[in-house]
Amino acid sequence: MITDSLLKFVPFSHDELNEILAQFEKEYVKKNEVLLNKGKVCSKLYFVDKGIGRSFYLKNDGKEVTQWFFGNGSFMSSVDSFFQQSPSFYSIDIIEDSVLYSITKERMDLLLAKYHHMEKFIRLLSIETLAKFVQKLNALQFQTAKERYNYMLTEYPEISHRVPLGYISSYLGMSQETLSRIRSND
Amino acid sequence: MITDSLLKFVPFSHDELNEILAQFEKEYVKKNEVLLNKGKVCSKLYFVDKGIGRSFYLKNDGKEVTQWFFGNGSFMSSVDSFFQQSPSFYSIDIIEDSVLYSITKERMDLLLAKYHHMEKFIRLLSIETLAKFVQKLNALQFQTAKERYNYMLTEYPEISHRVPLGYISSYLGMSQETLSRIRSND
DNA sequence: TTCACTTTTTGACATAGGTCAAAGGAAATT
DNA sequence: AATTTCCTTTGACCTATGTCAAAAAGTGAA
Repeated sequence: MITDSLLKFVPFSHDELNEILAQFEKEYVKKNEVLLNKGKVCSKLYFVDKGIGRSFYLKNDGKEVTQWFFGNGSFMSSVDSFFQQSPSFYSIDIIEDSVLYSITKERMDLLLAKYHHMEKFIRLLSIETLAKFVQKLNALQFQTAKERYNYMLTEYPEISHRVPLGYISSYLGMSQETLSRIRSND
Repeated sequence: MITDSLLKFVPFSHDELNEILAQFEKEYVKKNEVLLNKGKVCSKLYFVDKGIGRSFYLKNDGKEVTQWFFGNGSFMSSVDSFFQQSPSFYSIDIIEDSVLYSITKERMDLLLAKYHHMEKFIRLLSIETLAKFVQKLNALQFQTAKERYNYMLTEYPEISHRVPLGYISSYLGMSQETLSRIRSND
């Protein structure tokens, strides 16, 4: 599955693929496990083979706010922290028992330096991620709570039905009560 | 100046730099000129040598909403549209008479294919852009109107004082009246 | 200097969505 | 099955910010 995700963007050769895959480690992670704490430098990039993870952060008042969900087939990390090796603004945890593949920054750097193809892959991956962020930015900036929820339903139908309401409401920038009302109101 | 921006991320060789710079064209653009229309594919990546540009879009009710400002020394385009050659969600126009350097997608692709360094440069640029979007996303999702304005003042002091109020308020996701009140209230 | 046009400010009022608190439901643990 | 804990819904009330409209201030052309 990770192979498909790699080939989606760049036509890696067999040898390249083998070497790349060899750099990843399979990890079985239980629900609620924390993979990265806010303030730390993100040292690994994960691929979610099965399960769901999320990035989130704690507001001053102690409330958790979900920043992003990572479902099956997506690469997960605090992107800027990982690539810029800067302190992460977010924490990352696992919402469902999951199967992940992880690669360290060191190994990623070696691959990036060695393979032009890998550099291209990460470029395209970054741009795709960027495009998704832009979409969410739009949603938050211009849409009503209800519209944002509908956007969530169509963009992330899977996730919408597998995670607690509070995670989704904070992801969408609204209170849990508001989301609950929206859901019941039709 | 564009050279500095290139070298900021990657140690290009002299030869590389020369060839890269040769692919850019200098453009003098007047205030209010539109460089990209919503719905079109963005064909050029610009470097703002002097001046200010912005991306924006028109809401259903006809109101303009600024999505991003591009000041001196920044690369400007509808990133995802340019690299994915997809229809742009935004338009781009020029707010002050500006001096730009532009490169076409075709030429960029040639550079990307030829130079591993170029691929790396765009990767790092994308990630930096991503980090900025994440910041703005935070601001919009969690902060009050006033906090967002302060964030704007510290992050983009230059721009805050050179563009019309309405551009800034829509960029920050609030009405012009609200921003006006915030500004006068201290 | 005056006129026309644009941008910003101010006031009055409306409302989406927030907060707090309590009650129901579900799900996990014993 | 009973108990505890967590998650969701509902109600009452509140507030930040939006909308509409008019006045004021700024800008530029004639």
